[in-house]
Amino acid sequence: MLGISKSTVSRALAGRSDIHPETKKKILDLASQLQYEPNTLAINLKQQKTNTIGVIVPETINRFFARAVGGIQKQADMAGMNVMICQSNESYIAEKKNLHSLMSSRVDGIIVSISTETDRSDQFASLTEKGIPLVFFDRVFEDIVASQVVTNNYEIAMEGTEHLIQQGCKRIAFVTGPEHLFNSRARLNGYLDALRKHNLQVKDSYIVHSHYRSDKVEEYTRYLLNLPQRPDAIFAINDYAALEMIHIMKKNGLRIPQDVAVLGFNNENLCRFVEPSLSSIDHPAHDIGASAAEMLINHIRHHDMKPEKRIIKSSLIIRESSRVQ
Amino acid sequence: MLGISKSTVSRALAGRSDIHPETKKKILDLASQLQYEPNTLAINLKQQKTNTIGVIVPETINRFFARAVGGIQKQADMAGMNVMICQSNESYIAEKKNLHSLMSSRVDGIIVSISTETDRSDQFASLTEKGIPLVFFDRVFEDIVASQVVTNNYEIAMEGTEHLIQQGCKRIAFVTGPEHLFNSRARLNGYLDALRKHNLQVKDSYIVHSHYRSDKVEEYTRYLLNLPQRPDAIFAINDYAALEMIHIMKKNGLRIPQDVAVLGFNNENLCRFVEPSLSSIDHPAHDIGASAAEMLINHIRHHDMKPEKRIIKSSLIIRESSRVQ
DNA sequence: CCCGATCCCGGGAACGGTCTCGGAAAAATA
DNA sequence: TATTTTTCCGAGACCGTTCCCGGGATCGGG
Repeated sequence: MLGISKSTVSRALAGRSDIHPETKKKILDLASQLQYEPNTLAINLKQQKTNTIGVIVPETINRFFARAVGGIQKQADMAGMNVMICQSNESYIAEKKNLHSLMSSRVDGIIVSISTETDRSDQFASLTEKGIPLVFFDRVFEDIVASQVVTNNYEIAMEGTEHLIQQGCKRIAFVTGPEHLFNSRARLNGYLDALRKHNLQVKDSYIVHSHYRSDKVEEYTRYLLNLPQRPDAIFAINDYAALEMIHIMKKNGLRIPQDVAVLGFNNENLCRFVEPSLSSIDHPAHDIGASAAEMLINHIRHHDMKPEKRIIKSSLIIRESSRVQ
Repeated sequence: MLGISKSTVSRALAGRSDIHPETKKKILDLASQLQYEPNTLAINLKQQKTNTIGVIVPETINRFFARAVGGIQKQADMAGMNVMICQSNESYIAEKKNLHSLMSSRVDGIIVSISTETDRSDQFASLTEKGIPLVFFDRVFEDIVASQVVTNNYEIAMEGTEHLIQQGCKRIAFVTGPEHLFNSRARLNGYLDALRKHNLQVKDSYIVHSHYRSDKVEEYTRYLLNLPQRPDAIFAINDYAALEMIHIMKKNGLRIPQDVAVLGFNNENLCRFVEPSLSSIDHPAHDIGASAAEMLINHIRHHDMKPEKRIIKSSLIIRESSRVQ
């Protein structure tokens, strides 16, 4: 329309300097008048990058991941990047499909928190081979060389367990995730070492490996309550599970925390509003996500960066459900 | 490598018929051997479509939207489409930015649930002009001609209110969303008509317009409790708000439901586990999302479809918090 | 044996931009 | 005035596909 070549138009729109100010103005004016929008697809194809980061999380129904995704999106926003979110629904094959779809969408990098089913890392190895930056958070692999953001699982599980011990509890049950998940194991070790440190007997029957879904809570609660030596404290896998366990125990006439002290995980809002208020581990989900995104963006921009491991500190929040005295 | 033109390769990979089976096999074999992945960017550019649907929701921290997004993703998955999720964080300008970014990503269609701040629809009107299919769910506009999926807000608010009336409550407070949101108004009207039907006085001081965030709950709870004629029932905006309100009222020595009956909204899992268990409105989030996605996909595939309005029924779940007798 | 139909396949434009390169005009310098 | 430098712009290749079109080979019918 202006009798100007597309090269010049491209220069104007990209805001480059080798163009006459007057020509630039004419182009920009006409562009805004026509409501011209550059075709991102074409740009991405030419540039061989999409300016978007892919995310695979187990499920955003889980508030921890919803908050982490929030952190990722905020960080991406600040960097002018887009985010593509996939849910594995805690399924290994769905996770694999997600990965494939993100790769075929040519995302510039991927952030992953693996599903409970996932017990091998080969599908991610091929990513690093292809030079696609990869960052894991919270649920990570030990053996893969990739950047990761985790919390101090071991220490906080130890701290939580010691807190219960200090309240006088001697038979502390521990509900954690699947054994093959690194952070489940780390938490378990923290729990075990706390018991040993205080010369308490470790009983395997007090240890429950569950997945993070809610449909097994009733089952393992009944199991724990029917044990010959009923636990006098429970360190739960998350707050919702803790809440349901408390509900079941109350129905069975048990008092919380006098008969059974309970410690949750994630420090959801509801902890403050239930009765008794729920002690929990504050897990800085938003920060974890933001940190992972920050690392990934660095990897994307500087392809020679070495893998890095960041540890973000959780903290113990003590409320009524674990205050025995 | 095979001495075959790219046209033929394209034919083989696209699975078209005008190709010799033997040639096709050779190509497919080599492709899988080389782990060849077609470049989606190029395909999208050529086809002028991306096979992805964009979603804008207020925030996935809100479990209603997390579940709705789950429904959308499931439906998209079945149709072989991708999903791009954006969060407006209940902000009008963020929503506008999301919309812009989705459009520049050239999504084939968009599903929206508007933010609390959004009180005009012009930014969406331009979408329909450009022929991009658009479906609203839950939080919708009345005035815009577009497909939408909503629940029977009016009827269910009426039913909930009548339930409270039948329990003998006479001073029923109603907490709902901003006035400019259609479903807030629909719910309010259901509430008002229920009162009128049973010849109860409508008092404006019992009606609270809030947003869906949690940080105002304490404020309006105190307001309601300090009213000269304290309400004897509260119909809350969602379950988390109801939980917090119950917590505050208990601290003030009020008994639930004898002194104040409480009815929540969304029927979260926790409703069953709190004390007293929480009556609520079951809001079929997953179905709403799935239904919206189904409609959008239809619109994408058959561009001549007329806008359609679907209503999905919520249901009243009565538990202890509203059973007075 | 000839001719039209059918079956495969290759050439090349197109999608909508970016970017390199070269060259003309204008400005600066000799 | 002649030469060099700078400023600005256009031509055209390119990203990786799809798809239209045209043409050669094979086949069948008359």
